[in-house]
Amino acid sequence: MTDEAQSAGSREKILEVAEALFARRGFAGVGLREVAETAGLGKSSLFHHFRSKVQLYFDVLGRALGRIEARLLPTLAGGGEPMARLDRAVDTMIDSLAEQPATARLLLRSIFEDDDFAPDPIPEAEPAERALEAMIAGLEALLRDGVTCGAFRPVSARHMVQTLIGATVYHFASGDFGEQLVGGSLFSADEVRRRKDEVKSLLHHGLAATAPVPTGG
Amino acid sequence: MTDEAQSAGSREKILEVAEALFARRGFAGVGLREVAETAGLGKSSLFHHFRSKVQLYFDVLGRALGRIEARLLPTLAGGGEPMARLDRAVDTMIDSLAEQPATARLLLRSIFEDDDFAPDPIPEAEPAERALEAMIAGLEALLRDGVTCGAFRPVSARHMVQTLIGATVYHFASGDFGEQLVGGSLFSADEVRRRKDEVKSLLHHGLAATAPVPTGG
DNA sequence: TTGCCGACCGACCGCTCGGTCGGGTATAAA
DNA sequence: TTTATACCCGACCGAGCGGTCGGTCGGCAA
Repeated sequence: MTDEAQSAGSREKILEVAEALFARRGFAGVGLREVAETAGLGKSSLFHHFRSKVQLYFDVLGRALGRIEARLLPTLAGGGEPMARLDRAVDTMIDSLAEQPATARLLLRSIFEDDDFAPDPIPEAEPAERALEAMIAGLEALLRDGVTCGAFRPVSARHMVQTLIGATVYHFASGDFGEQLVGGSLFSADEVRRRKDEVKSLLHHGLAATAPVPTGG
Repeated sequence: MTDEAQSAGSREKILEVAEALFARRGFAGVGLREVAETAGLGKSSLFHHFRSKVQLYFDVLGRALGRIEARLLPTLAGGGEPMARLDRAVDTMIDSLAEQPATARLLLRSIFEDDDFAPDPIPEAEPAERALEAMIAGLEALLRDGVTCGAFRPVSARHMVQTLIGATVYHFASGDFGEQLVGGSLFSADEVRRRKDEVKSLLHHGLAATAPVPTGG
């Protein structure tokens, strides 16, 4: 019996299984019957907890973004040299994405699927959007600070944010392809540590203002 | 009248519109009725040119990958110093993705949606998979060569390939989100050149073996 | 005991999905 | 003229979609 799970936290259970399913197959690829069945409920019961499929999707998305935001913003707000702060931010981002294997793919898909809903503003999406914007703004500010105070090379903060997202979110969203590429689970403790080291060392060498420039072409 | 387009290249027309639609909304999010209508045909006519929706999808995917492969493999096969070869590879990848705005998103989505079809081997996917593997193998070999000959830091070639994909494919797949972040079209000539410069300078500083290591933690 | 309420359900609705089928039309070889 | 072929179409199918509806059940307060 799973009585306690059913009576106490049906809403949480739905969010959990929906997160995994939306991450794996996307908004259009998941049916509410499957969500309900996986959660151990009838389909009608979903509508008792969520107004619509769109509402469920954005609640799932906002919940995932909120989890990361709650860890990343304090990290960004902490003091220290820009490079040390960036290191901590990378560690936090990668930890957050690695601990919940569905999250990275859900987030990356959401970047695409937002265009889908594009015609209307979609009020349900606002909490998720605000969390995302806060994190992006924090990362951008950190990079800009590092450049203006001379700790970083004069890179474009915006482009570097894109590169950071690619190096973290994309990596942990790459699924079977990524696992075939690196030759093992992306989410094992070893591989997660390895990813952190690779990203941070690339930033140490590639972003710091100290090194001379050996441009040949 | 669009007679010439209909009689001559209906198959090409279908592939074109399907590529744009699959890129924008994914496999599950696109209906064959919409593909047919956009192509100016009846839905039944699609089945004259393609055996099934899956076949159409993988033909679209293989065509896109083939376009890039045809440009990237010669680039990788050319001679020169590892860093110069890598520069050319980045230029080619970014040019290929920038010239066809739908391609990056199609490819990134395909990494996710492959898991969808996972249960069976899916014979239709083989041409696309072989093109992808050839490009990955080429990039990996280039990076490994650079490390063993001392031109690059001792990075993980596999992880660096992931980072390269993130810096190129993800960037040009990021759609509205990316445009809001960089503050303009990702595909304008200026922004494309900017992206190339940012990526290559990050690699020049971050991958070259010359600079000393200021590791603090 | 009565009445209410949150949680849940099966049956159903209108609609769209991928795919099939039989047939129509134009060109060109025989 | 007949036959073959390439191309295209409207009508249709079973299945599944998101969402609604009426109703059941157990707990809880008066």
